[in-house]
Amino acid sequence: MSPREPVEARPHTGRRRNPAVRRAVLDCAADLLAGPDGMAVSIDAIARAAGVSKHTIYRWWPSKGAVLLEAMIERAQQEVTIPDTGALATDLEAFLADTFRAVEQVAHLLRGLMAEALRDTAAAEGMREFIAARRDELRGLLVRGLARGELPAETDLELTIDQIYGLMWYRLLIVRSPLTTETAVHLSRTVARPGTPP
Amino acid sequence: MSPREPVEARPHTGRRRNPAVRRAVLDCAADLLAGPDGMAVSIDAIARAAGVSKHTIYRWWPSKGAVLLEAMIERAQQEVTIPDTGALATDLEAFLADTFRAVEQVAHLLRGLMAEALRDTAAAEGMREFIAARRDELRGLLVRGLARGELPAETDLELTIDQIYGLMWYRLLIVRSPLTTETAVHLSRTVARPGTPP
DNA sequence: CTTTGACGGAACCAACAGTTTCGGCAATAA
DNA sequence: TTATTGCCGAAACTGTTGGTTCCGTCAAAG
Repeated sequence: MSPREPVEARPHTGRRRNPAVRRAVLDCAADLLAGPDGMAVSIDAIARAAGVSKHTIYRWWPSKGAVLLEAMIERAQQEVTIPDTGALATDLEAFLADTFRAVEQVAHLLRGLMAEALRDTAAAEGMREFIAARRDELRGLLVRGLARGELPAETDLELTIDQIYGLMWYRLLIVRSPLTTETAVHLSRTVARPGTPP
Repeated sequence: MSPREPVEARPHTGRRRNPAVRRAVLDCAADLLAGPDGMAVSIDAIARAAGVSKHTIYRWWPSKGAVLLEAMIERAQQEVTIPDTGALATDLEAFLADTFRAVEQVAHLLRGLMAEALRDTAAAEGMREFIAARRDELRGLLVRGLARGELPAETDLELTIDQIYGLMWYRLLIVRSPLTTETAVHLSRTVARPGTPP
């Protein structure tokens, strides 16, 4: 996924990859997906929109899913801060508000990616990694709250995480209702109710 | 969707529809989707498995999504009782346990249907109807609890429903962890905590 | 027996994912 | 400058899919 720098003996000769091509492909993929007919975006369409040959796309990405995944990761991973204010309620609220805002901006991308992941095993695998990473962030936040006694000691963390991200994906994919800051506030209140201190 | 009986002036002449064809198509569609390669089930494959011509399938269903939707509805709608024991906790628990059990049995169908709905507007519309009906059932259950003061008066019902079905779909589509009776118990406890009586 | 209409078979189309071939051109090492 | 490496576009190609169309057959009813 990450374009690691290969440790080559030879310092690299020949023509270099054109960064503008990469940008054009990722941007056009995202734009097309956000368009009126965003459900069905073909590689041909992306290539045409980006002024790039299909050949070039397949030189750098193994599949359509990989293109969408990279476009999404690039846009989503940029700014979701992981707060640590010392209180679970405020941490969670900030984290969710931030996440929801980021997610709303790549909603089309996520829907297209999910459609791909439901058919292509490779795309599904890439998704799973991304999702696992997001779960880890949220779990860390909850664990701190749990340690401070801000959650009942017997809280099932995985279930809680499932509930939070479940609501997010459900609204994103199925009912398509918006994820607002109010949702974040409301959700963090229903989830993180004070428990019995240890 | 429902095969309504047309009010024809002429009492119907000619050869009748073979019910065995319908059964074979729906059953084979479900079976293929549950198979090892369930992500990609083509109309051709369904026709081949059912010993039926593609022509016949398209005579009775407008699209692949319609076939899957009908197969799913037929299997899912059969036995999810809506309990009314007088107490929200037990109602919810029974309803969710029942729902989860039914859903687990058509999990493959639901995933295939969702994949279709993310691409095809018509399939998405069919899904929305089905989902709205399920939401109505759950809402009725919660409203009764709310009226009895078993939920805080200020409870946001839609959010609560989103949380419940959100968890369900999230596990079904994304993390693919099982929906057990324990999940139902656990979930109904975290959602339906006693509120301030009116 | 005639009409209506369900059904199978097969050919057909357009769109798509993905691959391959070719020829040109840009960057680097010599 | 020149040879080499390798990026890039154009376009043809394969195989699969959803969906349509035509034809011939066969079953049910009047």
